Amino acid sequence: MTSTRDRLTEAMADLLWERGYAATSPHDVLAKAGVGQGSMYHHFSGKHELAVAAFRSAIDTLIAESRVLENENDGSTPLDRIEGYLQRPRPGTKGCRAGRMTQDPQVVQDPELLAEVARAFDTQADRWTRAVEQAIEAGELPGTIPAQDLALALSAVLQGGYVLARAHGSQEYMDRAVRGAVALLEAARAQTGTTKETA
Amino acid sequence: MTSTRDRLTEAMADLLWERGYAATSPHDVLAKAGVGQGSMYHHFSGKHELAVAAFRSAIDTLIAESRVLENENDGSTPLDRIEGYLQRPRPGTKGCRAGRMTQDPQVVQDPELLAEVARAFDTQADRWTRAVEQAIEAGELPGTIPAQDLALALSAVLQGGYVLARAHGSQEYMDRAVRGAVALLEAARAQTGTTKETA
DNA sequence: GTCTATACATTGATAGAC
DNA sequence: GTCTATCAATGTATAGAC
Repeated sequence: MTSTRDRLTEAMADLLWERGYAATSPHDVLAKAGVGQGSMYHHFSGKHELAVAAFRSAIDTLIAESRVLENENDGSTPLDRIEGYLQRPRPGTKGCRAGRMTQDPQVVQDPELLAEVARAFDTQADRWTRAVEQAIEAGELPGTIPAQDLALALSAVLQGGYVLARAHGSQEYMDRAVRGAVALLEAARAQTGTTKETA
Repeated sequence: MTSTRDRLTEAMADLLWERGYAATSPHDVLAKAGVGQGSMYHHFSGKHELAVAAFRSAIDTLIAESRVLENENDGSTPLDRIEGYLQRPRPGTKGCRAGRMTQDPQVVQDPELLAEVARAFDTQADRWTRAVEQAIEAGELPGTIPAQDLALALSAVLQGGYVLARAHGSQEYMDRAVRGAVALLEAARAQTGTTKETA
């Protein structure tokens, strides 16, 4: 049994992903949540406060997903984890819950919403960076590569993949971009001498 | 001396970049162009037609910039051109004129606007692909890399760089993502230089 | 706590004077 | 061709009944 408050935040979270912040009206949220006009203003001061609450919990979920990069004791090598995380299924044409928001002027000008977006990327970047450092230490990637920069580049491939997929209305573009990145990582891995058989 | 019509398209093009399509109202455009309420509806059927005209010419400009990838006879190697193009100055926090639009639901649902976005990416992808193919033929990159996929990955790094830069309100993130990609390309280049590939 | 009814500003477009 | 004045619809928020 979900409370009215929870139904409001869930509806808002869904619409934030689907349409973004500016394009989501209180009316839409109320209709989707199946509650009357005034209810939202009982639980929240307005659209903004509801959006912050909804977005915060959505980002929490998102952040949890990148924990895969940290599974250091499951027998996988760091580079395997990096490539595995890159290749996780991702809904390209829907876009990234976080990355999507960076193109909304109202979000970028809103310190609270922007902070949530930044939080998502910061956490992810830290995990990417650690995984890359470990791959370098393990000799899977050459030490000439700056770990933090490569981490951002890999993060950018995913974010850019969403953009390309949406531009063409096709998942294919996301998948190919990821494949290209993995192929380049493999080329760099081969160089270090710890070559892995890839059929 | 610029005509009223030109001032309208210029104002719309600027605002499309700054705020996107949905967030730009006719009123804003008219104010920026310095013309009265009705003038826009004399030259165009409405906001949509004006936006299409303005966006089309903006995309033409954008497409012209990636011609650098095609300068095959200026003494540069293909991989040099690729890295040079990656490292061109790009206004990260402003975002990409084309990529930005893919997060606007109204744009994605609009066949004419979406077609312009796709046109920009298609042209760019073709040029990236050709350059990568040439780099492989020249022995600068290993033949194990699928050219088209790497082309999309590099395109994605740039688009993702914009996203990261906007998420943090800092150009730095775009620059680092590009640096990471270049470092990885260099690692792959080193390999083909030292080892003979069985193409 | 939830609802209906309403207020008020903004959006996208039109009418019609000059 | 350009302008001012206006309109209907929508977006966001409030009032007040139950």
